[in-house]
Amino acid sequence: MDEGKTISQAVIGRLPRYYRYLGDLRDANIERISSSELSGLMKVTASQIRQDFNNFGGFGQQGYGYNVKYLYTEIGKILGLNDAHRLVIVGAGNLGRALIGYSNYESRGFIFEGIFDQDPDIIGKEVGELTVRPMNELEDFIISHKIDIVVIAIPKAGAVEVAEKIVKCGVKAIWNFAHTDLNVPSDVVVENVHLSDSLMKLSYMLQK
Amino acid sequence: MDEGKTISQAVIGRLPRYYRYLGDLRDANIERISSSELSGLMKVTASQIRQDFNNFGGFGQQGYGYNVKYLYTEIGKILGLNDAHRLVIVGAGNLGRALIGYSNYESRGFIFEGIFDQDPDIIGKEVGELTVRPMNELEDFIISHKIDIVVIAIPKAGAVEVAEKIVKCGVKAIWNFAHTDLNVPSDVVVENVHLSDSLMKLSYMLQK
DNA sequence: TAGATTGTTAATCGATTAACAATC
DNA sequence: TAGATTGTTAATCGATTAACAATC
Repeated sequence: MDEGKTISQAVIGRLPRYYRYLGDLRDANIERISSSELSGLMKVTASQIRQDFNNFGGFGQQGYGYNVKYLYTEIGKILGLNDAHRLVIVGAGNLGRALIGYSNYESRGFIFEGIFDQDPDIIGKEVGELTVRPMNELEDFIISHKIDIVVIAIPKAGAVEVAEKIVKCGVKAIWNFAHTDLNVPSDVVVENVHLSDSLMKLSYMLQK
Repeated sequence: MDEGKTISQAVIGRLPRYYRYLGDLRDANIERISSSELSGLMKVTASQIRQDFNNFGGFGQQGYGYNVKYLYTEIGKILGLNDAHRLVIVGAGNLGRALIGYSNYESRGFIFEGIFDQDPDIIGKEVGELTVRPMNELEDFIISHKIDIVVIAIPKAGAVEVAEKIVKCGVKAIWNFAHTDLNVPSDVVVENVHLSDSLMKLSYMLQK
């Protein structure tokens, strides 16, 4: 897999959903599944499923279908879930705290190493197993703890500045919850979660 | 506008981003903008901008461009932000609380009317200006308060059941944060925010 | 071997970009 | 009027779907 040809964003966007369904099937002790069965489950065409998987090589077997456990593992590898990722959260407000507690990220190799805030009233408080640190320690911490991914969970105003800072520390991935787009070098990837955009989309769809 | 022809999901997905940029321009007291200036700002083609806007009718003027304030207002209308929406949140965990506090939804016509949880230790507690209510009051509350939008912020396990319940109460829009897809009738719209999917996408992009 | 289902090529569909006439 | 820029049509590009030969 991955011999240089780029995979389209459309395909990448569908991978986590495949991963989720395959995980459920595995948990239900289902051993094999055909593209057309999966098609029925996920409401996408069987053709698309086969095309998507074939971007990464052949995971199936003619006449049999796909082995659930194997396919699940392979998609996990493609998504990079086998490598551990070390994260810090910038912003210990409600959202930052929610993200720490959220789901079992750890089990999939996402390890939250630290959480930072600028509010003196919050610094020093416990959040889950972490203690909120002051912002001026952020850069040293990122470097010394080999942080992979920075989660930006602060308001719009400070977000751009923080992004610039952390990029200078060598961070190559940002999970951005601030209501603004970040301008970063082309070798840095940003995944935006613009909640207000999402809610507006819902509002649009509702009125039809 | 909106004379029956359907607008593609791709276009709808871009509207909130236009709205965000136009809001910023308006706040900066910029009166007019051309598609090519906006193109430079947003890093999309001027052609796409003009095509997108023209799905809803002509908002611009040849030789002049677009009036920022007018365009902002019109996109707001298209997104349905002029109508007030009444929401409840199901799940008063970290995420539910984060959403209540998050940003100034109210100013854009999203009014959080109630928050519900099944945990007896949480029921009765204050969250912002709301008091956490028990789940068995959810259905009556939705009907009596004419709730538009239900936010599902509980774990996967209960989410499908809650979705079924609220659909029976006539709710037509769900903002779903649970790690699962909801199966709802075709007249109900669901906007999914699958945070773990988003993080996996970031993980994929990071390893390239 | 026969049946099933993939992997993959070809056809279709839709979305994006380019071009330019209309017009402010 | 001349210059600028939209609205819109046409061309291109990419993604999805259909079809089927390969093969387990």
